[in-house]
Amino acid sequence: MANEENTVSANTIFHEKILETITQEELNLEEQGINIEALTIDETKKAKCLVEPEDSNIKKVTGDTIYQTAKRFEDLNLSRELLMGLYVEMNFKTPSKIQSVSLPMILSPPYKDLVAQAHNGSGKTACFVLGMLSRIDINLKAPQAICICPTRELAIQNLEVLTRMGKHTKITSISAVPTGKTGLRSDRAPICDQIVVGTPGTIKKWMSQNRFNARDIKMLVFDEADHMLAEDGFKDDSERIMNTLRKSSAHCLVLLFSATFNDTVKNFVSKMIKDGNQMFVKKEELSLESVKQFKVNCPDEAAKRQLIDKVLELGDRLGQIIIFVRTKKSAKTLHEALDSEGGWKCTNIHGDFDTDKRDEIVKEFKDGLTKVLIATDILARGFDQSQVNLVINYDLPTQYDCLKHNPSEPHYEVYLHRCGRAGRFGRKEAVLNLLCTDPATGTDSMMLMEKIERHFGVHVSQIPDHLSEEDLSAVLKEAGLL
DNA sequence: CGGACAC
Repeated sequence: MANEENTVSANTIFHEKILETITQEELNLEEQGINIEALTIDETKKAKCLVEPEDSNIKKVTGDTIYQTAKRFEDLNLSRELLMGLYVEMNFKTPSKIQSVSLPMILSPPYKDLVAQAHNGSGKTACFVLGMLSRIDINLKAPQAICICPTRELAIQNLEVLTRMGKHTKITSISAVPTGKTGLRSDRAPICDQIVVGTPGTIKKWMSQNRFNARDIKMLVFDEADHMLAEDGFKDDSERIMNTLRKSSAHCLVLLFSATFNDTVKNFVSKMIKDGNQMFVKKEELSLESVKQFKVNCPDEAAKRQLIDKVLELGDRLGQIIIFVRTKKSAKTLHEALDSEGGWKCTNIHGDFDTDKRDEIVKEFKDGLTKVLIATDILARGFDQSQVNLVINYDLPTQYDCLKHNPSEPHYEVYLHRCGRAGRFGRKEAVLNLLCTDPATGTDSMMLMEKIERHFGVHVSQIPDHLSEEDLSAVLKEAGLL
């Protein structure tokens, strides 16, 4: 046990050394808005989570593998077709921080499991997409890599990235997401596509139907891995899939990616990934300092809606907006309230819509046909639309533990992920938190806000008057949005 | 609560 943990730590330390050798100039990431310093190993967390207290000799352990970081994509021994995809289709120039460090670990032997944490919008998707694409045996017409995502929307988005990046290769891929076409029992044909990107339910179904041979899978990727392995997330499904694949495939790598790993999940992960590479972001560096956040007190729900109307009145110069709500019901009612009066095209999305409708709403928003999208946490994670520069938390995200809603405890990870929907790749962004103390709901959002501020160590400035247009435009100007 | 399927 102790030895296994030593191995993990050794690898961790090695990466830290590698991190030290990279300079911001070398990677030229400043223009991409990426903070090099922020991606480092958290010593305190490591000691707490990965190393037993009595293991004082961890730092002397030398690992067996040194990975070179990739300053250019050419350093990665990628095929010409993949480089074309990166440069021509994706318009990539140099690897981002997470890419330069994690890609060599994914692409060069000895292949090891990987846990990688990096900020929202810092290029995680490209890491595992490139990882999957580059490990495919083109002559084997069968699934060889699987990527599991928490939502249908994210799976589709990831598959789109994969398709673009792999455009010049002959690699085939397929999405494993619910289609809505129920009862079509006939469709049990074997899956011959080489990469599968999907959601847990459908992938589980395909496996139980033996639609593909698990023996050929050599890479299993979990996007938003902390949620996929969380008790109140998809833990059971994920574990079942992982165990099945590891049992039938001798060398199935497991890759975990997310912007967040709370202590509970991190602990679980380090038990699960015994001999793997790990990269974590310092807790204090995973901050929201770069995100302009504001809070405004509203006496009631009607006042919240009025405020949103005011924001929308500020006009063309705002980009697209996502408004997060806690329940499906409030997504619907808020949409109805805004739609009737607002001049901007506004839609709402949640998991009760049928799949075609969901696809349509996402497409309209990504095409810029709709300005405002009201969403549940279905879009809290991963959703990538660069035109979004304002996130409004109509409700603050709250914890749900022991199968019970806990309205007094904020959900910090979800808050961070929601914020990450705006300001993609370092663009200007603002987050507007609508607070109201409504005794009827039993949720004191002001208290939730305070806890969030304390947790992330940030001060969220208060907008004095929720109905003052001057106040609103002032803060949006401050955030660089107007 | 929210997310995913099953049936």
